[in-house]
Amino acid sequence: MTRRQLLATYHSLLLSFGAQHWWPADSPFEVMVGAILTQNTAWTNVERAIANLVERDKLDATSIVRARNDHLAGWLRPSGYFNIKAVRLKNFCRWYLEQGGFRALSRLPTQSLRRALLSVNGVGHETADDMLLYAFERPVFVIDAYTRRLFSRLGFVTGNENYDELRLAIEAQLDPDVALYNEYHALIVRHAKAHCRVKPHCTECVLNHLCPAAGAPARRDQAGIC
DNA sequence: ACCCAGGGTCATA
DNA sequence: TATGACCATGGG
Repeated sequence: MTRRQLLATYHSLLLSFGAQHWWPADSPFEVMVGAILTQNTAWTNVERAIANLVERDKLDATSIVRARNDHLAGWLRPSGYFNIKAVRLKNFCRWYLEQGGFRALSRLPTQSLRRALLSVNGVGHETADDMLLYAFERPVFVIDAYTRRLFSRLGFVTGNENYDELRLAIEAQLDPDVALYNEYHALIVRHAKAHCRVKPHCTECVLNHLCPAAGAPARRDQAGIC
């Protein structure tokens, strides 16, 4: 995987889809809430859950910690896994307040902050990195299922790398540029949405000029990406 | 009726 | 370390 391949892919995506302006939220705290709620969940469902919190004026750590679990779960219902997410969100908010909130956490260097976030039950690698990049604006390249699949199908990696192996391999090729990482991850997600099962054809993929599998029969095992 | 979505934890081998 | 079960709503 070379710097050139990564930049060529990025520029093709940016040219095709334009800037995505992530993360869609009004505050860093809302980014973090969204990062937990969007775990294996469509973003439209997360929006409903967040709207429920806003509607009841509960989109803050103190209100969430004080809320009854069954009430919180009810507000989170549209985002799926609502019982587990109620516990996770509350865990996170309790920890967040104990740490002194956003300002206090912002003083930590990136690696320390990453370890701290990962220590919270319910916050895994991708959720932590979403928070690091989109809430704390640290140059961390977020890896999700799309990223692994895309770079694997483009022949950049084998696909067997674990989370940090893949993340570090990418970061090693790019400048630690928050704006670049922000847009790159958002564009990978945007690209995946363009290849839902309605249009599973490699012929429509905007990355075909970079794809070794271009022209091969369309894949139907998952959302089609060449 | 089926597949999937901007994952993570826990138990098991 | 590597799988598998589990969590659950909503759209295509």
